[in-house]
Amino acid sequence: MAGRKRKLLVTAVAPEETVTVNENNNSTDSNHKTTFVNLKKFPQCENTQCAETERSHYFLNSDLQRKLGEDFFNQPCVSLAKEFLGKVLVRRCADGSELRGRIVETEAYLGGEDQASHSAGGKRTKRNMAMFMKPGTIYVYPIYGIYLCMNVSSEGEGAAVLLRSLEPLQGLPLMRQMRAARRKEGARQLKDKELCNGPSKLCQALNISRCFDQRDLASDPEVWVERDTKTSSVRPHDIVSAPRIGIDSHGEWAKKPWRFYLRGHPCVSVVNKEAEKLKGNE
DNA sequence: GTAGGGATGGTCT
DNA sequence: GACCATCCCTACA
Repeated sequence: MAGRKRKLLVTAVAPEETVTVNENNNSTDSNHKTTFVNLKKFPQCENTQCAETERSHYFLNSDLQRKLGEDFFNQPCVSLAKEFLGKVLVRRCADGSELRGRIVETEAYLGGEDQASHSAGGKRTKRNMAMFMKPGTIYVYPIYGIYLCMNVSSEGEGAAVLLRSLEPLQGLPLMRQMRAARRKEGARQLKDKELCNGPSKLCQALNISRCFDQRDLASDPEVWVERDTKTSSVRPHDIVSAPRIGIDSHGEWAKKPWRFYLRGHPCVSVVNKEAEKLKGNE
């Protein structure tokens, strides 16, 4: 079965075009309009029709689009970080086009006692004010001088969820263009799964700039989150809990298993095989 | 595919 | 002045 291909009709992105999808792995064809969902590991995508076709209907039928309101964001940080998995982040561009990506990896930063959080000890600065604003407030901050990360505040003083990785669903050519703008001229072309597999990469691909800081994800016309009603909900077994990335200097707090990702998903930035073997993650 | 190292400049102390 | 919730490129297996 490896390598077998089938034709799919993509009605929402390009109504007249067909795309070829390798149903066994995440490889792509040359026109960049393919899905890279690993259909074996994500059976919810392998319905009577393919995931891409399903999504096409999903995009066209407004009844099936479920924009998440403030109630969704008003839950404890760890809970929200898990609930984000499988939801769809949408970015509407100035020209009306929409970019979509399914959230596949998050991290919870609890604020207050969490020494790895920007709001540790209740510390408020000009930069992290969004973490203390109402649940659903976007916190965009620059890191390493040249990159950005996007968080969403949750219930709890100074608590927020970092969005780490997306599975690109719609608008891949534009995402690729946005990502290429930051890379060397002549650099190899990025695979689909590499477009949003990191916190700064997703900001680049979706053109999330610092002007989105302190904006409300529940009411903003340019960025929001949708419930994906066309795929089955994420089961607890699908979620891997692992230590957070890049906070080694924070001792015990670095070991807290507050990074969450979808098991086996090709778009996860860092797979933690040890964590996947642990009780509760197996 | 994976590991290692360099680039980079905003933020905080 | 040090730190940093990252990324990219290169070398190597």
